[in-house]
Amino acid sequence: MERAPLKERAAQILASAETLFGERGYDGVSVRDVADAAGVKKAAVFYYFEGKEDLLERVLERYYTAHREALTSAFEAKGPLRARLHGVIDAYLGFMAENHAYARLVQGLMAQGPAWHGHLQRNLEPLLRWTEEALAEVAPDRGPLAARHFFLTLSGAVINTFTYAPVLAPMWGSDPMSADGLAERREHLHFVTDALMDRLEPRDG
Amino acid sequence: MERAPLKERAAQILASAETLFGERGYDGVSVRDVADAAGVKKAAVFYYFEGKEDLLERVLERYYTAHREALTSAFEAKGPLRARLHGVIDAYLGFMAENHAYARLVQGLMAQGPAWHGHLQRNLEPLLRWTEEALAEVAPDRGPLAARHFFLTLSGAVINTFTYAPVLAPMWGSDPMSADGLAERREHLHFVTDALMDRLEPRDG
DNA sequence: GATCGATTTGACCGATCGGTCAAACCACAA
DNA sequence: TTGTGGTTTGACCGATCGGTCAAATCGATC
Repeated sequence: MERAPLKERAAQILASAETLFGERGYDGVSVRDVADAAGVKKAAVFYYFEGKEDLLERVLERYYTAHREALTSAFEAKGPLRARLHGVIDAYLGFMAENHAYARLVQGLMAQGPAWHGHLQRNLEPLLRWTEEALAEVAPDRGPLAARHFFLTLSGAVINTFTYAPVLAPMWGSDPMSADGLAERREHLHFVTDALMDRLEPRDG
Repeated sequence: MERAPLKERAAQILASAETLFGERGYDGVSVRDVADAAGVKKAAVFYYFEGKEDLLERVLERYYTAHREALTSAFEAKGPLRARLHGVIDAYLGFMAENHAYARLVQGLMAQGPAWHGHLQRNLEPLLRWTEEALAEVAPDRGPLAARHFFLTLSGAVINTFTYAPVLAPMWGSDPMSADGLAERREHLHFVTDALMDRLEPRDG
């Protein structure tokens, strides 16, 4: 392997880890696998990172910041509530479309014991708070119409688009992850948010 | 370990596998772990089952039949569409509440490479078909309002209730998995289906 | 060409994995 | 008492895991 500066090589390894963790899950990928995909020997991974856990933490950290950056502007936009929500849905969907691996990786970590739950909480909390702020005008702060329920319902509807896609694909008719498929899904989610808003704020918002 | 008839001992092992796979995921559990939890030595697991994969297949098979049985009657019920949908939501939620491990296990398998996708498809397909039949009166068979989108959205809203619960719990206020928490979630999901139906069938259905 | 620090690597470690197997064990019938 | 067949077990296997380390290799500097 020819030489390469520290940052570049680390980025190669990180990118390979990102892809593989997303495809096969944390436990399903060995350090050897990551090294092979990056065109590097296994020991080099331990030269650039403290270990496999460190590798996953860096991958998650990258995702977290990208995830939050993608949603910040959408949440802070002005205008009527419905338009803002559509913007958030679009930003969420767009980010996931460009980071296929992320949704699958996070779902895998959730289903895999409490070891990483704290990590995931720190990422989810600001999204929940933003949703609560955005819906403060129309949703009560407790009960079945509280903002947190809509957060769980809508984020699930977005994320599951990507986690279920490879399983549903054979019976979906068309490819649910294609550009057309995602555009259709986007329209569906707009319909859902509009339907919910119709019931939450009987007059136009 | 004292003697026990074949069926009984196999059921013990299966029950332990069920719990552990749900808590830590398939890859996160060793055959040794399952044996220990069942109060049996590791070799006994291989006496009653062909291997670890066979163990998971039996667990999934049990779940599949239970899952389908729980939803069959709800889907086949008579009455207005909204009431039928509420019934399906309740049955779905009730089944998951009594089988915490199932949702987490399935999500984990989805996020873990295509090895088990075929298996999961065979379970998901009848649910999708039932949803398509149930919504045939109000939903077109293509486009963003097709039944398959509502299937993905609503099943995601139900399942994520359980997979996200342990992660969201600290910021949820109350325990989302308690009886009260689930009742509240149930009301929320009824609200969501009603909101969707309001838009799908402008007149009462 | 010698030196030096950063990078790369092959060899190696102990632990654990899924799986095998022959021996031991036990209830029961002859 | 001696079989006998179903059950349980400890010991063992090869493979793979995450991780370590000293030696080899390289680019730049003098």
